Amino acid sequence: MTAARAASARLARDFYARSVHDVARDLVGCVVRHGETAGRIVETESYHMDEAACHAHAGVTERTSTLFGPPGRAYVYFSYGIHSLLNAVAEEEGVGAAVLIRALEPVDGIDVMRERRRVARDEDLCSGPGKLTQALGIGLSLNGSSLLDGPIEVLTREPGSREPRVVHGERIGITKAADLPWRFCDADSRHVSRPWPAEMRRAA
DNA sequence: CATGGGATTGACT
DNA sequence: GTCAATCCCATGC
Repeated sequence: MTAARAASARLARDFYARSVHDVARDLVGCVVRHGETAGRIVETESYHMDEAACHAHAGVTERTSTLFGPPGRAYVYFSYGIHSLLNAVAEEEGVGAAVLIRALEPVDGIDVMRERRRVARDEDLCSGPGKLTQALGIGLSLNGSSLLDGPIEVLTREPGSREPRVVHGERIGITKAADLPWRFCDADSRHVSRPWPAEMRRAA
């Protein structure tokens, strides 16, 4: 992109080497870029090895080794035989924890996203964890790649852009530990996946 | 080696 | 509201 919008910089290792819940909350408003496509994060969920819904709960296996690796890497895994889900590994090496990126607001490469997703409305391009990986062209081959200097970039909130109003709610689509309030949403974005947290439904 | 579950989506009643 | 698609990986025999 030639547009000189990017005064923002990549998030560094220290950003990820913290409590996974803080990382999840602070990622809302940041930007994910892959190639010519990019989107602003409006929804995340945190997962920690200490609770049953996290893949790392089972311990270190070939599948989960990325989760226990150094912070700032991408954990990409395949779900329901159809979708790739993108996570950012957090906390210190040896702790299995990651933030699931659940929804984006399209910023760059919207035409490419429409082509990949075969839908017209902007709100349908990235409003779900499986949708956004398809829109950005992120697949399993990127599992374990670095977010600090790899093909997937995670950038700080653009200077001057509004501070997101973050609300939290219960996580979605899981059967274990579903009551933990570890879902973080930008309350003012219409690109959050449904169902919306109660606080947002009331405001709308 | 066989089996079953899953952090989803889209289509359908 | 319900349900199937479809495949990687963990588990168990």
